Amino acid sequence: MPSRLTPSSTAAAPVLSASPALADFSARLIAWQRQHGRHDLPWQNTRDAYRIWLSEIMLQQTQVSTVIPYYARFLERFPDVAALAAAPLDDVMALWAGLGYYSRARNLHRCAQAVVELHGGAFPASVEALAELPGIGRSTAAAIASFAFGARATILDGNVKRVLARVFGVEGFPGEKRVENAMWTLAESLLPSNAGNAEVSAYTQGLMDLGATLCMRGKPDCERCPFAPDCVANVSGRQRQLPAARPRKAVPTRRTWMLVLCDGDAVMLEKRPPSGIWGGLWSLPEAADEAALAERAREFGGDGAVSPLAPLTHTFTHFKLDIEPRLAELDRAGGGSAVLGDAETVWVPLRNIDAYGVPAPVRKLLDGLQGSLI
DNA sequence: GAGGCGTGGGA
DNA sequence: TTCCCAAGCCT
Repeated sequence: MPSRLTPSSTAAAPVLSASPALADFSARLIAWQRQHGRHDLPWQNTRDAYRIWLSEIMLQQTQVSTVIPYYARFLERFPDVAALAAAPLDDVMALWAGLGYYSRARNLHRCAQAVVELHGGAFPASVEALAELPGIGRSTAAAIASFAFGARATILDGNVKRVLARVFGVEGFPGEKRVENAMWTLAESLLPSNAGNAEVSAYTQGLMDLGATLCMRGKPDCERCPFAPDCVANVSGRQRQLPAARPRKAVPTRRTWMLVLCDGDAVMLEKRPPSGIWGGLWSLPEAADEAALAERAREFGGDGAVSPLAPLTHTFTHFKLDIEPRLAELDRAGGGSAVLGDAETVWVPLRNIDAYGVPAPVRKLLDGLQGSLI
């Protein structure tokens, strides 16, 4: 239990400005978690590695309240890893639609198949083996290993980074490699020694609970925190400065034209490439400008008329997207539904959009269409 | 190893 | 409105 940690690099500025003597960090955290932590989340109170894994993947960069309904739908549809592995990827994408970061869904499916084919349908118990699986990194592997198998391994997610930065006064932006490495080392050093399964689970859950329910970014509830007397941020009044904020950068704006090609109450969707934004989802055909979109409409069998719909904007983490939707009708007299090019397309009645994995803003657009147009 | 990758909600 | 980013991983 280092009461004083220093960064490995001698040239770099010190990561820690101070360090409280917290030899009993884990004991205090476990005691706090048992009395004040969360115990009734849908993925708690189980040792089923499948359920724990599913929740951890969904919770990556995603808040608890957002995950809960998705988690319930997934479990109902795919009660075990074999069911998920056997399902078509398209079905997985459809259930994931709206949750974001769609590479998680593709990796989820690949991971289920790897567990079935490489591990006989049972998740491996070690952090190292877990981290070999698609979509499972160092932190998620530790979460699964500790919750499902009682492994003594530390997580390092946004909650933990915030807690460590404040309690131990870790300087620097945690997204920076040097800072993150120091936090991994610190987190490892804080693990409870000689802990049983229950203690390990309570410790890991306690890290998350403390960050999520007390040590929040905006208004940390320091008065209820078990580490308040020793917390560098609390003692020095620097809760707002720790952890250091991400360096600012301007987000670019992109513009795209989307084709709403209708045949009665059905609309044409096009499958997006497996990687990149909205990878693997079904979306509206796009073009870089108005003329190019009109050309695509003709290729798909449109009757030549293209009318504007209300534009919308969608903000991603790293850019803003202005969407210009254009409505066109299929030319039935002209032989219609010919689809040129090699893109995979499908005609879907608006009421059946749910069966396809559609990006959130496109889904919103089509929902509005169903109410106003037909 | 720096940047790509969604969405919704809070301040 | 605008900014920030939440139970991170992959390339």
